[in-house]
Amino acid sequence: MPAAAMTSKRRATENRRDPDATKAAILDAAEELFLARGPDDTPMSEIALRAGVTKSLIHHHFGSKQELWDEIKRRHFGKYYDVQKEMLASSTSTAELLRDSIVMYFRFLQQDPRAVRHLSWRMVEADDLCLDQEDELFELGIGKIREAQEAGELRSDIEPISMIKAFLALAENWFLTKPMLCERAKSEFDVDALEEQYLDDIVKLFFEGARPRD
Amino acid sequence: MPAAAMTSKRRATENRRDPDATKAAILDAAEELFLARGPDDTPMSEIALRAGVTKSLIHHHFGSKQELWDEIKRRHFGKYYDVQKEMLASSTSTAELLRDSIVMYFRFLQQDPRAVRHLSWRMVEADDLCLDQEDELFELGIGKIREAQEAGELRSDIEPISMIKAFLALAENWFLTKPMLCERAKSEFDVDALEEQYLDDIVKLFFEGARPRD
DNA sequence: AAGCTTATTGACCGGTCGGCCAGTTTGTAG
DNA sequence: CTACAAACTGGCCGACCGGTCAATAAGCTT
Repeated sequence: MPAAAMTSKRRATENRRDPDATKAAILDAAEELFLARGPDDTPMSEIALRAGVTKSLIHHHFGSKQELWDEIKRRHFGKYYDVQKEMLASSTSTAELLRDSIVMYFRFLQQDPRAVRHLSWRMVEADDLCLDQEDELFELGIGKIREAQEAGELRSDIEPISMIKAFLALAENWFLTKPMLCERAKSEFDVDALEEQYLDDIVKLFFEGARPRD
Repeated sequence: MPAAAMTSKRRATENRRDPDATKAAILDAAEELFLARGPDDTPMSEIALRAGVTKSLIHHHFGSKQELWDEIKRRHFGKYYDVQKEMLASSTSTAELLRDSIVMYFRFLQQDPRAVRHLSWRMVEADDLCLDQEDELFELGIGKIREAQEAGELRSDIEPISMIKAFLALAENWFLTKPMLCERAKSEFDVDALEEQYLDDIVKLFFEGARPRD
């Protein structure tokens, strides 16, 4: 009767058969395990156990292990994509937008460790799923920055794509290396405080640079 | 008779037994395979084959698979550590030093894809090996930046640690995501040119910021 | 040359894991 | 009610993989 046995099991009160709920339960269980320990180190049997389902059923719904993993990645990126696209499309284009984007992306990664793990695995696997959708977001962002450049709110001698890459790097890398930082901390210093300090600092850095003005 | 069979096999002309050379050959073979496909997806048998050695011999020299992987990481970081420490210790502390460091680190990752893969795996594994040595390098860097701040060459309202984290992020993230960028490029644009552009841009960004001066 | 140490090998084992299949249950359409 | 499709199960298998072990070969010491 571990507490974990309660979570994300399918079919609590509904009809005895609900393929969609079952598939979702499998995806949830697999995602958690895959992200934590990696696909290679996660047996199908364990996914089945956590989802309250048989191994065979997973193969029935998703085919192979690889297909399951791909589906997880697609599902995750889908959610991220919708939010991001809406945000980019509905906003005006100023330097403030870019500042807000940095902070928002930082907060997003901060409150969703799963997204960070997705990033990690994406890098080691050089994953090319969902590349088209990501391209679309990039193009949107580039457009916004270009407008801000033409309005004189951002320097024009820096490529928009570099700005995007840079701000993604500043946010992502913090959380990608955060587990090691925590390992290092061992109650010697406050990681959360350092995190807020870092966010403040990179915003300053990004817009005003490391050199003193005037 | 694949070409790969020629590389890094031990004992070319020397004495028939040379444990050190053998161990090095094993480490080389294992490093290449581990970095490319990940430890979990690399069978010991394949390492043995590539090193021109028996599986048993690997266990004889290194114990378990995990110990072999740890040894690879230690060896890699050792090389990196020596270079980096010397560079940090032998230089004066100005803003130019920081600029040079960014460019140097960027070039280092540029010419050593293995180092980038090490970074990738380090992140997914939240690897805490060599943490002490890394701390030492951080402390050295922080000291240098502090001197530059006191000399008025760098802003004092940004934590030195944030500057280091930021510049590492800007360089590392480019190469961590480069494989996906190449996938995306498909001869539609020149990745190398973009890379140089990006380096130029982040140096500008880091020191002068994204906002126009005056 | 004898004897000890260590590098090196090949054969083998226990266990695990992904996937398959034959069969059972359940919902649903005619 | 029947029949069919699809959800679901338990059992099984073959492949693979990490690690062990006993035996051999080579170098080193005395």
